[in-house]
Amino acid sequence: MTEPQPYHHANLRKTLLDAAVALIGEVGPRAFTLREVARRAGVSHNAPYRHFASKDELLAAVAVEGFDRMTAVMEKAMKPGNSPLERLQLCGCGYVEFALRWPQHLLVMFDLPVRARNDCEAVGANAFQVLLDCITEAQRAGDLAAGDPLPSAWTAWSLVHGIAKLANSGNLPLTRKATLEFTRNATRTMFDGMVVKGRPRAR
Amino acid sequence: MTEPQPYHHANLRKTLLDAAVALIGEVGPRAFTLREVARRAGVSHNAPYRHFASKDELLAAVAVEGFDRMTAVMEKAMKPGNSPLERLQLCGCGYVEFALRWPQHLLVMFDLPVRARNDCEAVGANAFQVLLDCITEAQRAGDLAAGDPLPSAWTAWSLVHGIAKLANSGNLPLTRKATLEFTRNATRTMFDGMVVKGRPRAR
DNA sequence: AGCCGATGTTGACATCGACAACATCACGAT
DNA sequence: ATCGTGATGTTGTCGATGTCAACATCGGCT
Repeated sequence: MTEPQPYHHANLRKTLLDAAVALIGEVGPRAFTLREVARRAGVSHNAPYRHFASKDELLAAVAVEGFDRMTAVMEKAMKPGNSPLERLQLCGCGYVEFALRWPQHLLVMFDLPVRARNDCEAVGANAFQVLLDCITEAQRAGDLAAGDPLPSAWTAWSLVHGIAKLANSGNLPLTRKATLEFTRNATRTMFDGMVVKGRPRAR
Repeated sequence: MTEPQPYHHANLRKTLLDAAVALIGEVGPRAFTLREVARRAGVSHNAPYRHFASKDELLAAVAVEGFDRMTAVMEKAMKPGNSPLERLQLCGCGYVEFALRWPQHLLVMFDLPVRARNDCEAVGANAFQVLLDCITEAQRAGDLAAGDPLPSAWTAWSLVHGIAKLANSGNLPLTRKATLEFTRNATRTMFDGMVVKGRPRAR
């Protein structure tokens, strides 16, 4: 009836991942404890070591999951009908939308010790590529000045990343909806400064 | 000869603060340990409790120190001779300059558990006020549209905060100097989008 | 001179991350 | 069908950590 279970526990790895995310949401990433994760999953304190070599590797797995979801949210936000500039804006809004929906993932993704980052490099590059493609599209359409797309990408990334971090740390006293509205305004303002003169601007 | 020492140790509180910042720089804020801080200060593992009620309170003190330094760096960066818009840009560059100079402080300031934030609220508000004053100045000069200065402040803050966090986490492959140059360009681009039409723009 | 509070030390306890040894189950080769 | 082998989970343990309690030490005030 049910799918074949690997062993005693039904997909313990995924259960641990979910429990870890929930725990980080409750007590923060600093107070987060491997043993408490195991407790919530109903297994012994050493069972997680069969799926993750260390606490950091569990966190790295959370980060990988986060990058995948981030890429998905951004791609879903960029409806294909829109202009390149509008798609760029929607991409940025998707970034913030992801951050608001899964704040624990964002925390782990960018506040990880450096050595665990190797596992994330590939998925992180995927996410960044979505943004880069937006920029080059807009350049090809003549909306953005030609040239190295990296500085523009970094600028846009910095803006939405800053919004995401500040909002999630409670430094922007806005509701979720107001934060997304604010993101639309902020990105529009920024693209107004980037866009080639005489071109129609973002809304 | 030497200044009067409070007791056995010459200003242990300050010594502990410096040791904590150094340790965070070496092993990261997650592996940071109260006992190792005490070890480096040459005192017993419980001496810090005479100056800080807990590990979190030590970190909160680091954050307070960080906000003070941030305010100082921004105010120093904004030379009074410049136009309001240029001062606004210099303020943002000061933010990033601070972040690059004291990355450990920035980490602690914004990745702290929420309950320790109370101590930081006052100094944090001070720093934010520097930015707010820049905005209202620029509005009074007619460079920025009149109205609630908060959205503009949040937008500018988000941009420089994003740059600071991404640079310090190694996501902007730039040297320190190139990062500051990039910050100048990014803020100029943003202000180009914010400035009222027909006004001279930032450089 | 003598006491008191501030500062630092020693000792202890629960908890944590990680390692080692052991137990339990699925599954394929014989 | 049996057996054993590897994957998965458990128990036991160790050093290290954050924090509390009890004790020691020193300076300044009466």
